[in-house]
Amino acid sequence: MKAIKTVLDHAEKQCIKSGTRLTEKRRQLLGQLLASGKAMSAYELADNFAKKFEEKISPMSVYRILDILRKANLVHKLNLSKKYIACAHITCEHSHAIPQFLICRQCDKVSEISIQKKTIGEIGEQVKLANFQLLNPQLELHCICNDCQT
Amino acid sequence: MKAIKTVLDHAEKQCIKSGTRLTEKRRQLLGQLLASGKAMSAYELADNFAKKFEEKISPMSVYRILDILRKANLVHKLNLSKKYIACAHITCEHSHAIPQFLICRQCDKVSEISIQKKTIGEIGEQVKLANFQLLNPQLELHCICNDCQT
DNA sequence: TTTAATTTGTTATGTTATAACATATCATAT
DNA sequence: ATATGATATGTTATAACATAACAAATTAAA
Repeated sequence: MKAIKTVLDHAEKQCIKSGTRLTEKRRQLLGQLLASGKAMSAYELADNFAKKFEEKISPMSVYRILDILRKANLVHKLNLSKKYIACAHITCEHSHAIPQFLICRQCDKVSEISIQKKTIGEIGEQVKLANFQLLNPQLELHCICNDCQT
Repeated sequence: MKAIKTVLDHAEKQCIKSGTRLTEKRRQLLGQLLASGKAMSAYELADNFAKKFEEKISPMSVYRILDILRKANLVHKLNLSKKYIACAHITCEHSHAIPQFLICRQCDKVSEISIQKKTIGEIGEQVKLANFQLLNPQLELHCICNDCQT
């Protein structure tokens, strides 16, 4: 795992690319997510922020910052668990496919995988047959991770 | 589409099978979902109940009844949109594959599709590679339906 | 018909998320 | 250096979704 500072420096560049800045608060919040290594809810982030940085942040601000970070592709939202997780590919230079998440129901560990374009295409075909149009092909799959399989 | 009464009679049998009863309130609620033909939130159901049956029902009761109906396999919960929909196969006698849902973000229309085994297999492969085990392969995909595509 | 189990009512509270407006900070053109 | 406009954050309120805990009513069964 790369040093968080390195990742944050990359993140800063990505912010600028997407027309915004990585302010101190945003850097702290993203750093917190990276350090945790797991998905966290906005309210968890707000609570922990106080403990970690000896400064308060409101859930409202957390939501706003998360929005910014998501637009800059630094954070993903997991819609099923309603939690947020740092993108696994911040330091990569190339662009990525739509992320797919495996979420362990036991320990909340999340693994970001990429599914072949072909597979996505096959799903899209079925959707088309049903007269629908896919909006967001981000899949979230409920799993058990190997560590939790007794 | 079958008459709602027929479906409800089937539903009653299924309730008994799963060790409970289809009480008046439960029958009304399921009937309401069937009549609407779409996914509805618990609070929408509670609001409409009053208008439809000239009798109030609290959201709390709606949640309880939805739980019962889900355990009897008469209702599915759509986790992404946090809405509930009557099972499309209540009157079928045989068991069914895991349902896959297409949800229109505009009008909340829901279409139940089946995805090719091959496709599911491809997803499963990637999951295995990540050292996870798939728990519930129910996919929920956010779409726009043809009617809502201007 | 008394008892036990199930169902429903009621109130309170927890969790996730957004709206609306105020204040503070930063970037830059004068 | 400073006034201006844009961006960022603070603050308060409230909406939408969901569950906990206990009381009252109804139903099933002894």
